[in-house]
Amino acid sequence: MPEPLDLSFDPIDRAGLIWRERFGPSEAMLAATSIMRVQQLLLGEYDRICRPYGLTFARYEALVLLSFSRTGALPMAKIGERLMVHPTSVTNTIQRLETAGFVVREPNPRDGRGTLARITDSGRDAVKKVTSELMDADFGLRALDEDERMAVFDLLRGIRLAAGDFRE
Amino acid sequence: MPEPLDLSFDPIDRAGLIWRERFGPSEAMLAATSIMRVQQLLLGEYDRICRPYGLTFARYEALVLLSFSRTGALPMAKIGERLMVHPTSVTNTIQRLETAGFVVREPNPRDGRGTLARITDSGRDAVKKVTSELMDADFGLRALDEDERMAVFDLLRGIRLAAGDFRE
DNA sequence: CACATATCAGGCTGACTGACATCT
DNA sequence: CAGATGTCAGTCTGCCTGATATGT
Repeated sequence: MPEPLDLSFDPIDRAGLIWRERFGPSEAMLAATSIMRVQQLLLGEYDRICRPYGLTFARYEALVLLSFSRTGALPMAKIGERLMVHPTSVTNTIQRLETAGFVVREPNPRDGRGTLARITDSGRDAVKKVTSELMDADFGLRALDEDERMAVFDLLRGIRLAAGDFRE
Repeated sequence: MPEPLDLSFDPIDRAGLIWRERFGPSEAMLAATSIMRVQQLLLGEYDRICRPYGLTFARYEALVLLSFSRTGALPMAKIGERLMVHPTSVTNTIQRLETAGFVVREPNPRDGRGTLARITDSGRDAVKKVTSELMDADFGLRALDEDERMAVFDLLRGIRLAAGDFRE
């Protein structure tokens, strides 16, 4: 499946081009810069879609997590764990969502130390609209067909497994 | 090549898990969250490698660009163009590299408005060491073999083409 | 003149460290 | 008591807007 490397084009690769002049094509470097660049492109598109609704993609992710939880509320620590972000980042994210009226904070009745973030109706509404737009945009992956998308997932899965993703 | 979706594991996917419970597996969503997550993992590793040398990955990229230019110096605008970052971000990056002694700024003799960033010996030394470590780390892609790395590159190339990458 | 180049001031973002009060 | 939980203060990062001085 991987064709021999085509050197006839000139990838502006965050310095990748230069790399190849110097070291010749390194498959690891090529793949790595591609991943970095595509993430940049995707995040840009996601943020562009979120912006009119007063969200960033990071905040949208938190909101999705809450909207799909059974009770609509989760402890701060759980949110950080699921989204794999630092506890203080959760505090920050939820605070901004609260300011925007998408979330309310309440004490955790089951743990006196804890705080629950609860999604509001307004928050559910925003999630619904942004989600719809993201799906319409095919998550920015219109350039790939179904098999190619699954191939990306399967290939990257190896990296994530090695890093300890997918555990529980 | 893409196997039927294996649902036996539980990917903690920045809310991706929840998505799948709700909407079933969406290939676009799976591929997209994989890309976002792997980028996060890679950048973390790159920054970890850069840190002992007083660099971030973003600054390292700028340094690589300079180190591989013919004269060791480039106009600010050119750097921004190559690295695809905002002009003010270039100013900021170069300023910090200058503070660290990896770069010096000088007026552009060919354009009175312009500034050249020139890499220093100390900068070249840092690039050399970090590059060596990145290559030793296989750019964080040890989990993939050569063919798989090229497959990633080829697959993502379609997305980048659609976004206008690879144009000169 | 319009335009390009680079900087600065200042805002926003997400991530982090360290300290802390609170509770289990 | 040790450990978990969340917040706060403060730093750093990169990205951005708008204004500005300087030059083509």
